[in-house]
Amino acid sequence: MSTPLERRLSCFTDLDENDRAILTGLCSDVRTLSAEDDLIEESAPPKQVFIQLEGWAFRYKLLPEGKRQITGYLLPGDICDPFVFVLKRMDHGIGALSDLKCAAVSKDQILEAFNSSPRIARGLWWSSLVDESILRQWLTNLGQRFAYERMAHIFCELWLRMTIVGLADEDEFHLPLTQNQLGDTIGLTPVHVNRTLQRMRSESLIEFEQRRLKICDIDKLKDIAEFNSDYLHLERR
Amino acid sequence: MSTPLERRLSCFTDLDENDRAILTGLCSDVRTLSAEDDLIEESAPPKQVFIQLEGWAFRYKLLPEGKRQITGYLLPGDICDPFVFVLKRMDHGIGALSDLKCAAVSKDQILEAFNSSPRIARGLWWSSLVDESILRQWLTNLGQRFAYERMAHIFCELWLRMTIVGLADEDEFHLPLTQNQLGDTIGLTPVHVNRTLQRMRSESLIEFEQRRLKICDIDKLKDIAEFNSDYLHLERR
DNA sequence: CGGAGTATTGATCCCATTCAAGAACTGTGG
DNA sequence: CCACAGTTCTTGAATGGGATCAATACTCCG
Repeated sequence: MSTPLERRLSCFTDLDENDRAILTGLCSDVRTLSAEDDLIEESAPPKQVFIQLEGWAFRYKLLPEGKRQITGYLLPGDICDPFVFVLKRMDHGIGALSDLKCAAVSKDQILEAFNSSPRIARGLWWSSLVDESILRQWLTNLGQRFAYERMAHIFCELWLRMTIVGLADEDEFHLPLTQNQLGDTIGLTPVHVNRTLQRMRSESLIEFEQRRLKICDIDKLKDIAEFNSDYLHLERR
Repeated sequence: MSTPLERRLSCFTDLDENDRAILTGLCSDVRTLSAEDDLIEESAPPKQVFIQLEGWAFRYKLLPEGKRQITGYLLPGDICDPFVFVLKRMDHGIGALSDLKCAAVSKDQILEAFNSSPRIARGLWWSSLVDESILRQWLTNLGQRFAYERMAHIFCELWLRMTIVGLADEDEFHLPLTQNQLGDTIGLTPVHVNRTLQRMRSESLIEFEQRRLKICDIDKLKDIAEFNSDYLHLERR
């Protein structure tokens, strides 16, 4: 049985026993956080890197008048900015969406892992590049698509990412988001999120209750979203 | 007299003579492109990395129905995805906005530079992290702000980035964008871009003709945009 | 000079917001 | 176990930011 981190990196490269040992070593300092806790605050100096083990976290930027944009989700197996220690301060905050476990990894540990295996090194780069690619995709969704399409797209993405790390039960997965948070992700008010969800429900595309999302018609949802998974870079080179 | 690339990296770290020589070495294979040419197309395998020397390029994603989102601008001194060779295919295209000069850098050259100077290595990481940070900022602008504020923000950003590399003449700089391209950047139709520009002109915030933007009241523009340059990570560590 | 791209302007429409109020869930303490 | 408070969700009505449609200028360039 492999961990989400191993599963995720295996989407990109083959890992040997040594690599797996390195990854396990990175995940020795496990932290437990409750929903609402911050892993790191905006403007704080980055002290360590996190690897998500269980539960969800989210990246966010706050605006002066109390608005908030969620700029990314960290799912189990995600590596949170391997090289962030290069920066003086965080340009965004990262908070826990649900109770979660993550591994805190020091700069030196990252550098050591980076230097000890070329596959790990490339895996860390890959992880950063995928994060950036997801941002471009989200930007495109916000800039060019309607609410209905944007929502379809984020559901397709999260479903696929959860599937990859073995955390989706076929067409169903844990989605620990309120309608408010979903709105801050795709640039909608909670009211409109609610109406869009209802439209999807009425069209038998999804079911969403008790923090679980069931995708009833993935093909149709992908069509609506014009979802193409290339931007997640899951093919091995 | 320093190059835009040196100026830009100097925002982050001190470069010694050796570092400057390495950078000069990276820029030996200079390419000239005309406006409209693609540096690289979406889905193409990345063959090399580019360093912008003169002129502007832009990153874009195309949608099936002919819509387009511009996801970033490459100004002189910008390094275009130093580690992109890790990926199998590009998730977006990069095109020339104006006639431009860029240096084509091979994977091996990047790795050699990366290994030969820790400051260069950190500079490359920094460059990638800033690109990602800019994407988060753009996403936030698209998701949370009105047209007028979004436009003020992109103007503040581009003005500052041009200033850093020594290409702004005080409050004025070359901005080789059509209203259509500006619209594809901030998620507006050309018609609305036009109206928003006129509003800014009428309020004596800017002048914009002949592909030159003059910022008449930078403080007011920053206020409108709630512009805070932290996300560009210009402080040295 | 002609044609294509670019900028401008007006009229109308619509997607999403805002405002407001009520219902359904949480979780907590007595 | 219930009462109660605080989120979260839901629904309706009115409003508005920006899109769409359409027509007219302007600019650049071969």
